[in-house]
Amino acid sequence: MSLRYALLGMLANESSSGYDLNRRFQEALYAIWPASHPQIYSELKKLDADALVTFSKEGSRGRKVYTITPKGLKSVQSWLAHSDVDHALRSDSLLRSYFFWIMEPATLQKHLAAEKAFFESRVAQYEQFAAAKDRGDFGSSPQMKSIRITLEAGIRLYKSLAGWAEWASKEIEHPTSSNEQ
Amino acid sequence: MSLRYALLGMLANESSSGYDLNRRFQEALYAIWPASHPQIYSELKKLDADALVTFSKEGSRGRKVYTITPKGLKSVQSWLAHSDVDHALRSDSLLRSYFFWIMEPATLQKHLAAEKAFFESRVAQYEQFAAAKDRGDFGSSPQMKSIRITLEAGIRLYKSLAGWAEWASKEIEHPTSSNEQ
DNA sequence: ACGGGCATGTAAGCGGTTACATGATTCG
DNA sequence: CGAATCATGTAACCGCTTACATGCCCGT
Repeated sequence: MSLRYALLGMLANESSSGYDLNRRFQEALYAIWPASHPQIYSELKKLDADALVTFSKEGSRGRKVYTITPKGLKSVQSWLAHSDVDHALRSDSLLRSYFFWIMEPATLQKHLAAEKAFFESRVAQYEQFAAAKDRGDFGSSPQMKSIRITLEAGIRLYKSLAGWAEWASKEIEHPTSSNEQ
Repeated sequence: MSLRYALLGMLANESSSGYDLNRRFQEALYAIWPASHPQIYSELKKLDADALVTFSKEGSRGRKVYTITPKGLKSVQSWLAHSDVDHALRSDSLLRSYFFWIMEPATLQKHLAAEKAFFESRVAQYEQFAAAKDRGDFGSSPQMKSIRITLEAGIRLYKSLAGWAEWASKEIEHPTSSNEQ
């Protein structure tokens, strides 16, 4: 259900084509809400059927430009204001950690080092973007401020996971468990 | 695909019935990998068809006890050691934050307060469990140590999100953006 | 002229949820 | 005996992915 609102939200910012929405999705939202292009196109079809968006077939190569309708805007606002947040998580990284006891120590250490490196690279990537934003490279529209807030979540999240991977690595090497020995 | 390995991992620890697997899943893994009982039962069927588990219909009320096979054990180990970690994330919380600019300030502040409270309650819940573990309430098997590590990830993750929600709330009230005014 | 990116789709299939269904057993 | 819980499933449906398909336009 969330993809529908993600698309409406992007269209609330500016009208655009399915192709552009997809491109922007891959750049901006894929990290927190993955979606493939067939899904985006078919969801746009449904949004049109529900009169939450309209489109005008105008541009070159059959390009369709979608625009949000007043009903569509109300729909996103209502989602944001009234619907319950889904706090479900689905993390392959954490799931695997539950089964660390099955892994050989050497393999596990390699695994944790790779995880740490991955999380740190995400942090670096987001921090770079955040710094550019804070310098004012992208203006200071309300939209940009929201993006900055989302970015901050990513930075904090991946920083904490990088720290966790490092902690786990040490914890496994020399356990500090109170009931040890 | 991950559910399959989650089940195999649990069965590597101890043989149990679909019912028990489901119950333990809801308690322990639901927070990081949600699964409903029909999914678990049908996955067990497939695992049996693939000879990764066997079952003996023995217990009361048609209870089936599943046991992992050597092939099954190899399968989990191979998953843990050789398959790429899927770092995809799908967070309703973060997705919404991308669209904060659409929300009315008062609603948004309420939203962030509720989010912070939720994240903090998760932290408290996990910390309580972690403390009990560190006291040695559950022994110190390798399995238990893995759980402790997973738990640590949850604590750090939700702590960072709670901090983020607080930061965002303040950031919105009095922006500190460098290119302000 | 043609190769590559633009732009939009369809189809098959899988993973996952929700609702429904059923019988067995234990407990008060 | 009846209610609750144990225990296992089926069916319908939806979200989502992967692979396939098609035509258009731009640059070289």
